[in-house]
Amino acid sequence: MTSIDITHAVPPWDGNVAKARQLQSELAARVHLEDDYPPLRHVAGVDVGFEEGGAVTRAAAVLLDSQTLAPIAEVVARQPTRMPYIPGLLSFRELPALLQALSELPQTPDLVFVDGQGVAHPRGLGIAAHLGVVTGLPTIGVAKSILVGTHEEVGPHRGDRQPLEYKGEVIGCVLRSKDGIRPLIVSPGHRVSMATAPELVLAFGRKYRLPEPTRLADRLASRRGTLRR
DNA sequence: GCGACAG
DNA sequence: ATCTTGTCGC
Repeated sequence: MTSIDITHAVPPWDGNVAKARQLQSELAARVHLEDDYPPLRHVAGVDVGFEEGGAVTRAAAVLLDSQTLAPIAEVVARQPTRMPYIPGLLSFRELPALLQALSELPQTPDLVFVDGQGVAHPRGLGIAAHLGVVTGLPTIGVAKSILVGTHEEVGPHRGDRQPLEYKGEVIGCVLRSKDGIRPLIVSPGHRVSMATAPELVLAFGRKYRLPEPTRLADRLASRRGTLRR
């Protein structure tokens, strides 16, 4: 894929939380929330896992054919873990490894599904939005739980949803991707609209809670593929 | 000041 | 996220 300047995408961690938050606010102003993605030929799923008790960050990127949802390529990138997990600053910890994995894919994806929040974040820059802004790629955030925001009870069937609100604004949606299963927290990351994000999640999944791109990347990042044990 | 808090 | 077996339910 097109090479990315990993050095400047995320500054080295210096322990300054206030400074990191300031940068997030600046980058959030560059998020584009209108549908502006190309015909979807190849989509990717990315996720991060850890090894060596957390000392090593392991990022996975899976490229899929958007028609068959079959994996076309898989990449795993390892980097020394740079900082601890701090709620709200997840991207500073996981993005560097994620960008490396993404850059090693044989093709640039037309859309990237990221494990985590898109704009459903205190400052509007969850990891999916951050990834979108620094790469320019269309992204969607698919999280398993809420970081911020509240919502009404969601219906029991696949496709049922409720808006996720924060400080009087709709920042995403709580979507039931499978009957009777805990809903997903979906929010656009970049170049995808609030209305389209959940539609794409439903379009790229069916029999599992997570959409296929995210599910495959999840398995690979957690090294829990069919092999292991 | 007291909780909450993506992965 | 990760440490971890069997077990309850669709």
